[in-house]
This record gives sequence, structure tokens and C-alpha cells, in this order.
Amino acid sequence: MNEKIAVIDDNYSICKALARLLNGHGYNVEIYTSAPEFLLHARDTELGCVILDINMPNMSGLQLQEILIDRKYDYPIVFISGCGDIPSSVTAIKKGAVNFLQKPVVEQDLLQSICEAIALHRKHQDQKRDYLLTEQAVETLTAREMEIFRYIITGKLNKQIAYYLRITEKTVKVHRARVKQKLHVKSIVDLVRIADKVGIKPISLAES
Amino acid sequence: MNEKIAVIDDNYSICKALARLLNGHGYNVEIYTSAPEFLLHARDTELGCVILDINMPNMSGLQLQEILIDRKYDYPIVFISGCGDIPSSVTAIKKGAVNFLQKPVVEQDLLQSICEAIALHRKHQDQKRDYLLTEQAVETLTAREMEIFRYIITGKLNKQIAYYLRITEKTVKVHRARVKQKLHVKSIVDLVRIADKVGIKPISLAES
DNA sequence: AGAAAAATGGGGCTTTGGGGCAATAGCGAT
DNA sequence: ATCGCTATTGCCCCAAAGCCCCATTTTTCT
Repeated sequence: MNEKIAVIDDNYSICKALARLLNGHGYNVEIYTSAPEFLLHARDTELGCVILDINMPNMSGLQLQEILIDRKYDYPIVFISGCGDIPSSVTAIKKGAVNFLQKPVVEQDLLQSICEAIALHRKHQDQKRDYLLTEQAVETLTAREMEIFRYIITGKLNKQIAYYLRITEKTVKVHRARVKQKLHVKSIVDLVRIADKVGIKPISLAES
Repeated sequence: MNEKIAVIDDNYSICKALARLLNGHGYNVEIYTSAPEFLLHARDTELGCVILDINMPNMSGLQLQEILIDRKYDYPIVFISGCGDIPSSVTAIKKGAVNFLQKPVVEQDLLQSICEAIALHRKHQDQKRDYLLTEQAVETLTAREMEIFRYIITGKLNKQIAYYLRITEKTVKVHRARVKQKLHVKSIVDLVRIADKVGIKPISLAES
């Protein structure tokens, strides 16, 4: 299917040239001539990747990258620079940019980077979807159930949990059953995996 | 304590200058004027980080980085370049270099990068130590025990495992007990965590 | 206030997990 | 051939977990 790509460069003719090139390779291209303009529309669309110029008035490419990271838009970024320096490229890559190309852009390099970027994005999307689904299930747990959940993945026995929470073992069993039911699992090992996936920590000695 | 740092640069006077600077900051410095020379001694010592020049005869800094990665020497690398270009810096960082500085090196930047590098190295060392300890325990498992281990972390019941392996449930119990004993754990949740840590995969439907 | 949801508990039953003790069998090394 | 390790299994028993129906209380929401 047609992946959507945003091209952000203050030079409109460069944008158009890139758009033409990428259209020719089956991509769906959106053009923005400044970073703020892009930000206005960034949340509306689902992008496969972003081609971003470094040197722009108002807001530089690196600043925009910063903002996108802050706002958790995890679009892979391919930088292109007219007169970029090494420190810029280093920070860009350190912050996760897919590549940092210099103008004039070698067509082959750009296409290759875009390919990587889109693959990366797809991977991220898949992970995120998966993560959200389990998180959503976990959120249906009541506070008490969550508490029991955490004790379970700490390896505690029903008897021990009952003791810690000053309730009967019977009640723990009920909660335990409900936790497993709500999370759609049948065994404890799956509970542990779910907990690890969404970052639910075992109950340490300190807080018990 | 005194961290050891290797400085690799074909220009001996630069090496000496850097050594003097770093000595003054409490580091223990080793000097090499070529990448191959460094490789001869790399395995003998425990380094906190490596300061590496990009442009050197025989073997470039990037090539050396490649080799170190291949050989699993996970020393953090701080690159310094006299006339480095952007593509070099990009690949260096992508492959995990801590930083890519340009000569003349700003003292503050270098010290800062070294600090990061050493912190990173310590973290890696800690993780590695932890990993090796558990891996070592896992290696004491016999083939059969490993097999049962994998079924356990797949969430299978003793009865099911027995059926798959065409043995009695009693035998599975014996193996199961031995696995837990050898891995020094008391609950299944810890087994799952160990398996995840050393990368032991559950048994998929395909291979059963 | 009244209904719905959540937490608590009981009794009873089955299944599963775990430990001890003993025995048999195969296989490689001394 | 004998020793040691591993794998296998039987029997007995107990503890832990899961599941069924049930009831009461507390909290929460409308």
C-alpha cells in the first residue's frame, strides 16, 4: 500500500523535486515548508516517515526532532542538510534519526534510508499496537485486583498474599481468578509476560 | 578507582597530549599509535573506554570499531577526527560510538564524553556479569531438563509435558524439581524471568 | 435512595504441584 | 567390570490452586 511521507524543507523547489521523485516510487508525499507548519498537521495523519531539512528559519530540523520526541510521535526521521556540521549529525543520529544525508542528495541513498525508515516505523507500530492491547486489558483491573496481580508475579502463594493483605485465602483465590479471566490467560507464566510487557513491577520487600 | 583508557591515534604527540590531560584527571592511560597495535593488547586489559582517531594508515578508526563489535569487545568508543566527514560520524554513532569529536578537541567535551562512556561501560559490565551468572546456572541443565524447562515456560501442565514427551507425569515432576533446584528458584515466575533473561524461547506449536 | 459493582467470605470438591523413598535401566569413563 | 550420572517410574501423602454454588458487606455511581 501507499506509504505517506512528509517532506519538510524551507526551500519549496527542493520539496517539489523530492515529492516528484518519491511519487515516482509509489509514495504519497506531503510537503511542508516550515517545521511549525508541519506541527499543525502532524497529528492528523499517519506517516511512514519524515524527510527533514536541518537548516530552516523559525525552527531548525533538530528542534523539530526534539519536539516530536517529546510528543511521542515516533515517526522515523531522515535528515537532509545543505550545510550541516558533524555535531548536528551526531545529535540527530543519537536521538534516533535513521540517516543524515547531505545535499545534493544521492537518490539511491535517500530511497534506501526511506525504506529503512518505513520498515522501522512498521515495527514500532506493531509493537505499539500489541502494547496498547495488553495495557487496555490491564486497565480493566480494579485496584485490588492489581494489587493481587503484583503479588502473584512476585511469586507469592495465595496464603501469603492473604496474610499480607489481611484477608482470607478464599478472597485471594477469587481475585486471582478474576485477574486471569480479565487478562485472557490460563497460566501464571502468561501473567508474568504481561506484567513485564506493560512494566508492572513485582512487589518489593520494602513496600510489603 | 582509576579507570583505564586507551588512546589510539597515529600521531604520537597527540597521544601524549591526551595522555597528559587524562592523567591529570585521574585516568590511567594506554597509548597506541595504530589500530593493529591496539588489537594485540586489547584482550589483556580491562578498559573503561577507548579514544579513537578516525584517519589512520593501515586501519581506520571505523574499521577498528567494526572489528571490536565483531569480537564482542564492548568498550565504549569516543571518536576524534582531524578531517572527519558527516558519513563517517553517522556510521560511527549508528554503531554505538559514544561521541564523535573534531580536532582540536575541546577539553570539556572530551571529559564529558569519557564520563558517559565509562558510565555506559560500567552498566554493560554489570548486565554482563548478571547475564553470565544465570547463563552459567542454565548450562548445568541436562538436555532433558532443558526440554522440560522450555515446556514449563510455555505454560504447559506436567500432564501435558508428559504426554508430549511420552513419559509419565512423575518423571516430569522429578525433572521439574531438578530444574528449579539447579536454577536456585522456588517459583515458576522466577523460571520465566530466567528464561527471558538468557533468551530461552517457549516451545512453539510447530516444534511440538 | 437505589441499583450496580466490587470486595469479602464459606463449604466442598477436583486437579495440579511437590517431596520422599525405592527401584530399574542405559551409557560413558576408569 | 564397576562406578557415576541420567532418565525413568512406582507408591504414598500433603499442600496449593482452581472451580462450583452460595451469601454478606462495602463502595460507587446514578
